[in-house]
Amino acid sequence: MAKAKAGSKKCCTTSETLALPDVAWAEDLAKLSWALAHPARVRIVRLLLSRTSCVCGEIVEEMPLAQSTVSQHLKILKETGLVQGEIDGPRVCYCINQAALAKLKALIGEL
Amino acid sequence: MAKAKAGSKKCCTTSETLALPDVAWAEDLAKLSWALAHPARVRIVRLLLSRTSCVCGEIVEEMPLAQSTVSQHLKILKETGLVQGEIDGPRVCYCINQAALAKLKALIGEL
DNA sequence: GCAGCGTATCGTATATCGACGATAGGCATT
DNA sequence: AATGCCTATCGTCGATATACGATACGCTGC
Repeated sequence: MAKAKAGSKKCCTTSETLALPDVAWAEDLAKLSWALAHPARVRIVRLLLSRTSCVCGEIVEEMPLAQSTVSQHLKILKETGLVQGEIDGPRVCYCINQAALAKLKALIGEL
Repeated sequence: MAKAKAGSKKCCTTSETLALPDVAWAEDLAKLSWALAHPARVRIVRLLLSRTSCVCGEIVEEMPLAQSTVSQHLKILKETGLVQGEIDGPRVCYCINQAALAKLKALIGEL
């Protein structure tokens, strides 16, 4: 679509800034918001923030979820870039990606 | 679940603040985040912000979605409290709930 | 090499989302 | 009163999220 509405401004007159760039912008924010759209993931992020870094096992113990479920949430958080995990010997150490978190805050702040 | 961990602090030593209050807190943020977890809803919020208020019909015209779909997204946004709509004659005028938006920003800011 | 632990992935079942068309309800105007 | 426009709700369908157990993978230590 995206047709018409060139001169259909009858309600409030504000800036016209919501054309194409807005779409990509919205998808970016939606993706990051979606990462936090589940209580379990919010708690994981919070847990990681309160410890600067943490191994997967500790996260599982803090949550009333199966290990596989937690692992799946971690995968989602990794895909969105909010967290990153590096293999530390036999276990995996997760930590927050401050850059991604900052981006999320910035996008929210633009609202 | 939820056993041990009383003295299992071997990784990083930070505050121990993530007990019960954290659960409700996480659900709050998850709910608000979820409202923005879809590009269409982000765009709606952005659109409303750029106009201070707007009738439903204009939103539908801006989006490549059916009227019923937009109405459903608006319903979700209303349920989370991010937007509020008041009947204005034959149409409905939607506007952002600044308080809810501020709460979202505050919660994100606490991360 | 083999056993053991920690993590990721697979496969599956259920619940919910997201989209649409069709329809119902409300308010102005005729 | 009747018509017409605007919005909300209903019913449905496909796609996806969420949860779990079972299993495969990788590293450490015996």
